[in-house]
Amino acid sequence: MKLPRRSPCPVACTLDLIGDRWTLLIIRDMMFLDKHRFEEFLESPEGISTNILASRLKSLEELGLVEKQPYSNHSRRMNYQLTAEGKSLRPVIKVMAAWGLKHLDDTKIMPPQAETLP
Amino acid sequence: MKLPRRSPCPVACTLDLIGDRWTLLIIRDMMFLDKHRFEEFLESPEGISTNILASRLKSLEELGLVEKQPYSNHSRRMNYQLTAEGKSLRPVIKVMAAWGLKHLDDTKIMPPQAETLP
DNA sequence: GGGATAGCTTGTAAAATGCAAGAAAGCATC
DNA sequence: GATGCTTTCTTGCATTTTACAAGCTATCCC
Repeated sequence: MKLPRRSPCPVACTLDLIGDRWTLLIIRDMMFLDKHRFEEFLESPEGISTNILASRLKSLEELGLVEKQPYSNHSRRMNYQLTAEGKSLRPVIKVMAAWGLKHLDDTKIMPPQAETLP
Repeated sequence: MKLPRRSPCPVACTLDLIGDRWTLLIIRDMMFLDKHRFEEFLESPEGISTNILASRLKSLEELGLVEKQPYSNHSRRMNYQLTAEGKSLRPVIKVMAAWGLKHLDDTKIMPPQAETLP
């Protein structure tokens, strides 16, 4: 996908890719919470809706930050993985997490979800 | 201003503040391009519109990231400055700039605007 | 005083988002 | 092999946000 570019500024161009409230959360889920399926992303506490999730996954794929493969042969179940390009966003997410932890009240790193207890 | 919080995740909360295509560009202008007035922000090549700029400046002030003062006494001219809190976003912008420079074609750091040549 | 300038505000159309429902393909079970 | 369940989307629609253009008001400068 070719986005019309607002300027040559690397900050502006990066924001054109990840400058919204959802995209980095999906990447966070893949990178730090080991989530790789549509349903798993839906379960995150922020509550992304299905149409937004589908459209973001599609964009991320088109941008080459994520790739999807069927879970097994002929399965509808998809496995979303970060590409090397996607993984390179790790420092961006980390610095945002660090900023939030330091400057926003009552934020905390969330551990990977345990199974719901009975 | 009290935002309803989507989750305690510091990444999500940070995105609630700066997760859009414009807010960080205004901060970039103040932080790296030494811009401090409404009109100066409008001149940036990304072309923010006046209503978005006004609403973002207001939010940033309410969040305590920016403060404005009249240029001189009884002047309508305003001077927008980053607070310490606002300045603390420097590493966030720097890491995004670094990522963009490395991974996006044809991006470059823009030098502070020279006066338009005659 | 009168025009230019700076900082907004308003109006309106277009786009993005949130929410709910449902479709389709694979799979399991009966 | 029909039935229902799971997973990944898609669609429709109301609400919100954005873009673009125009206008308003207070100061500045002569």
